[in-house]
Amino acid sequence: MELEEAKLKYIQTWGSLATSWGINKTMAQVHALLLVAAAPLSADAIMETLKISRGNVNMNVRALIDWGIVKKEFVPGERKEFFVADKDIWELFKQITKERKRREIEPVLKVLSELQNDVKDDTEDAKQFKTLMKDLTTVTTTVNTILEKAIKADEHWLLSNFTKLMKK
Amino acid sequence: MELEEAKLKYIQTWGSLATSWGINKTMAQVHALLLVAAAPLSADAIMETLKISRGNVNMNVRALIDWGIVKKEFVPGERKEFFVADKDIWELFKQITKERKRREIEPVLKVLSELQNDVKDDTEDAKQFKTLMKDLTTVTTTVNTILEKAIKADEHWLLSNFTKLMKK
DNA sequence: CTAAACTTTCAATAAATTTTGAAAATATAG
DNA sequence: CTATATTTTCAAAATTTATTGAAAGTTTAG
Repeated sequence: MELEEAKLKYIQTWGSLATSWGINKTMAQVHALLLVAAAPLSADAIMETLKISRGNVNMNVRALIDWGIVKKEFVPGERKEFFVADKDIWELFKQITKERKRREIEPVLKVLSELQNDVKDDTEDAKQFKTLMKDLTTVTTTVNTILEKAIKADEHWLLSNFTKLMKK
Repeated sequence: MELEEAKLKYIQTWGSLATSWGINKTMAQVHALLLVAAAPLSADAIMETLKISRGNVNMNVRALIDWGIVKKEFVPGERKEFFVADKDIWELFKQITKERKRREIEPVLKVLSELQNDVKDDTEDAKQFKTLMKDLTTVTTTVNTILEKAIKADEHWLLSNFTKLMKK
């Protein structure tokens, strides 16, 4: 297979994975493109390769910059802005995880805890409800704590520790 | 807070979490409703509580049954079908994980591995591409293996083991 | 069997999300 | 400052995804 063909296939695949995990497809594709690019790319280059509009490129590149996984790069003699992706996949994983944890898991934990405390009924049904909330909190907290640990680790914690764990 | 109010709030919260993880909101809400229901519910009861159509109830309940987290229950003297959710949150986590792993992660791993093998170029750029594919494979495989282990465990593996791990 | 109760299907419709593209804003060269 | 290049914004259009509801299918009681 040609390298360029392989790159495009990778960009497509990554885009569909993103879609099924509730991440914008174009955003994932722009990121994938920057990852496999040999050099920093301009907005025009991204537009052309992915066949998307200038506005779309701008919005998604900015989102990626907000997520901290893409950076602007200055190219001497050029007026345009160029973009590069952090090539460290671990960093990508960390950033995405961090963001999702903060925006999605933590608010849910807050609501679950409120619900557990606020229901004052003492019926059998209420007890069952509280038990369910407690169970959901346990699972969610566990996941949240694991992710937190993963994010804070300086080195490839997830890989090394889970490898150890799996050998048990 | 009233118990019924709390139940509705939980159903809403769970629905929005589902949405941002690429899971159908109504499906998550139907499941949440069945989880907090004191008794098995008929399609009519679900329609009424969630204010959704009969067709929508039918489709989502069947999807939940396919996922193995909801079951039909026969109620003596009733002609209608009633539904109950498996109250074990661990079971829910296992089933969802299993399904997503099979449908989403495994196909991606296959493509990544193909791309790594099929590119025959020997340029610097090709080498970098292969390295990227290898890195992505490593992270994805690790996640996949962890999930596999979690699914296969008979008991609350994830909770107990990760708790241990975190105390290190 | 027949009729009523209930479930399933799926084309049409609605809702949510994404994308476009042109106008406005901003930046830089001369 | 002025002209030009470049980026940003955002309302409208397109696309994708979810929902409805009525007709067709199925089951069961009598």
